[in-house]
Amino acid sequence: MAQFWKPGTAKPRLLDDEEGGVLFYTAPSSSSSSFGYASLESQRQRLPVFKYRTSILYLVETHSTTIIVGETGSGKTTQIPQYLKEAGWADGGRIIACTQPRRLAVQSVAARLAEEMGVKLGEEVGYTIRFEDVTNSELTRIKFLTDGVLLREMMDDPLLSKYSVIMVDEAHERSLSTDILLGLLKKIQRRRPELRLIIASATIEAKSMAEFFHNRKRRPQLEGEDNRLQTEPAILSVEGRGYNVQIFYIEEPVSDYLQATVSTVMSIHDKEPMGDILVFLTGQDDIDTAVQMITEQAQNSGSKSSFGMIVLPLYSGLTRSDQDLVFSPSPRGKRKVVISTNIAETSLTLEGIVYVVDSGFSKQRFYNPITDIENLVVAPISKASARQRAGRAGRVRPGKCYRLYMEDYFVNEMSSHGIPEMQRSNLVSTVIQLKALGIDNILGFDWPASPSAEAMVRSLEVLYSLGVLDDDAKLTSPVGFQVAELPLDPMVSKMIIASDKLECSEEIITIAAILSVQSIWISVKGQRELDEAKLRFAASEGDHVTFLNVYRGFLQSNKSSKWCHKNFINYHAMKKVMEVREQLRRVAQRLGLALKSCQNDMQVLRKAVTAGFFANACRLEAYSHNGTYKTLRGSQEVYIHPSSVLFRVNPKWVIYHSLVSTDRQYMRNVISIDPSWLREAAPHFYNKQPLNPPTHH
DNA sequence: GAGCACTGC
Repeated sequence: MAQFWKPGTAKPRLLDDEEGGVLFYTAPSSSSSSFGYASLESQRQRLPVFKYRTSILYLVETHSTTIIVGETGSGKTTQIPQYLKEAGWADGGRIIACTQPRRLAVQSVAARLAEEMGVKLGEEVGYTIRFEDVTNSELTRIKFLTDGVLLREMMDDPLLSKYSVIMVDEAHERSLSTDILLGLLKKIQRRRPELRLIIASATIEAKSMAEFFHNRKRRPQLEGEDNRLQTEPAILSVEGRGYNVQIFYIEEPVSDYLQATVSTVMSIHDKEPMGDILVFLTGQDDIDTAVQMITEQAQNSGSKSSFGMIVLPLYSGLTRSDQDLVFSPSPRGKRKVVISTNIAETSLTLEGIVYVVDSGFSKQRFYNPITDIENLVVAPISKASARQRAGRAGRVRPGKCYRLYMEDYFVNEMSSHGIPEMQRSNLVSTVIQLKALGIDNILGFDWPASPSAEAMVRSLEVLYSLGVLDDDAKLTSPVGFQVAELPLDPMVSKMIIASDKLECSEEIITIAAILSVQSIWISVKGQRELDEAKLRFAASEGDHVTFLNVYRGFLQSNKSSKWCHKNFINYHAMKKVMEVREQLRRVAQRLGLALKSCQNDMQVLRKAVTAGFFANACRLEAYSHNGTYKTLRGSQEVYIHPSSVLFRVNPKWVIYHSLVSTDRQYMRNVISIDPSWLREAAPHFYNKQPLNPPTHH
């Protein structure tokens, strides 16, 4: 067991939380040494987290779980793993893990720490993300990884036995995989009392997290066990190093927040000193409009400002080179204005922002378990998000944040935290992951935030209909276990497994890989060219076969980026497709699937799609002249999306890959089928429903 | 003839 406690040193002071239940600790008044020169060591000591070093090590030593609340810039992510290692937690071949929600964060923080420690990345300090394992099983002592990768590791090592401490960073984001991980780690703790958890979060949601980890059901004490170990979580708060940000609220509610955004930006530009502006809007449409409006106003009305403006959009759908524009320093004498989605709230950090304009809205996903449909809706953000957005203005010097809502609204009506993703999502992937880890009682699982019973039951139904779960809700063999092994949505995994018998796995794996990337098409403003380009690959069977044609063309071009450009295809997306495809082939081989090609037999391929997606089957309404379809399952009214190659073709029977909801429900990525395949693929699902073709006059 | 917040395995 690691020991850091030295007799004669001051013990951290304990403070009882007045509300009871949770203990807070304060750092001993720091005997701050003089920082004369900026050696690496003194730079480390200047980080806010440094004065808590002793407290952190004490808490980790004596508590199963330590919750650390710290703003960005406190240095917790790079420093705490080092403190732990210095205190001996990586001795005896053990590993200190630190998880992040995003790949980029894993890579950059690991690289920074390796540099700071003067070691080669991939040796003492390493990282693992999908497609990239930069660790050494002999040498790596501190390992950064995405929480998704750690979940996958549990399938081989359910108790995560090689780790001595696991630090879950950015826990306040409450992403799906973070919440699953937290639930599982709590379970592991009961089997492995020596495991230490650190939950790092930027907001003060710490209490509910502490409540979650407070294990009141004490096991009987084992002989020789460290009885100083407290199962009650400790909370430690570490201040950040951001600058002060002055907040301004609007005095009257705005009716047109796009217009309000534009005039706020213009007024900042006219009245405030140099410094870049970051604007948060909800989506591509609003952002493109706002960029245009601001650019026009700056030119026409003639800005009073003595310097110019450069206005740039930022959202994930942009090409790499358009995104890079945002990161290049503003041209001399120009103010940069970045109009962004939520991507700038967590995923990307812009330097040099002094002013933030916050619309108060973002697009959020919601799931309706009754209809089994996920919707993207513009919704008000939480206080936590509003604070995070404001904080983006205080990274280089004191800044200002203009909120396009009233103070009273912020104080009294805004919810303090957003709804965790767990409660806004379809749960099929979550449930199958837990099943694969041997957790049978899904409905009784102890979550940081429980999803609704309806959502759980619906996911069990879907998995049952896919043949992944049996009557006792246990994973079937081999299909259930195979589906769980594949890192994909279970319906896509089922499609791949069905392709084995149909002897078209090579093609189906290609299609699965393409469906798993955002879009292989380049989005262009005037879309006529894109539509024409699509026609070169269009297949009468539908979008899935069209994708296959694109892939074959890409291979024939020798994976040329020029070819992609000429055909309005996103080269980076195609490279990702190749990576995913290779990973899927490896897993499929391990599962014993034969990788066979059906060449040009598109019928077996459509049957394989049906085997995974039969629940998404739709029939064209009889007498329909406007392309109205009804889903077979829920009789929902749906339409083929105009981006589909089957738009206006309107085959009688189709299967869709996903729905997007606007004023109508649109089916994206559609393939035509023969209704007799449905009963073949899922007799239990369709045996009671009439599958007569629609009657046309 | 319409539109895709953002991650992740």
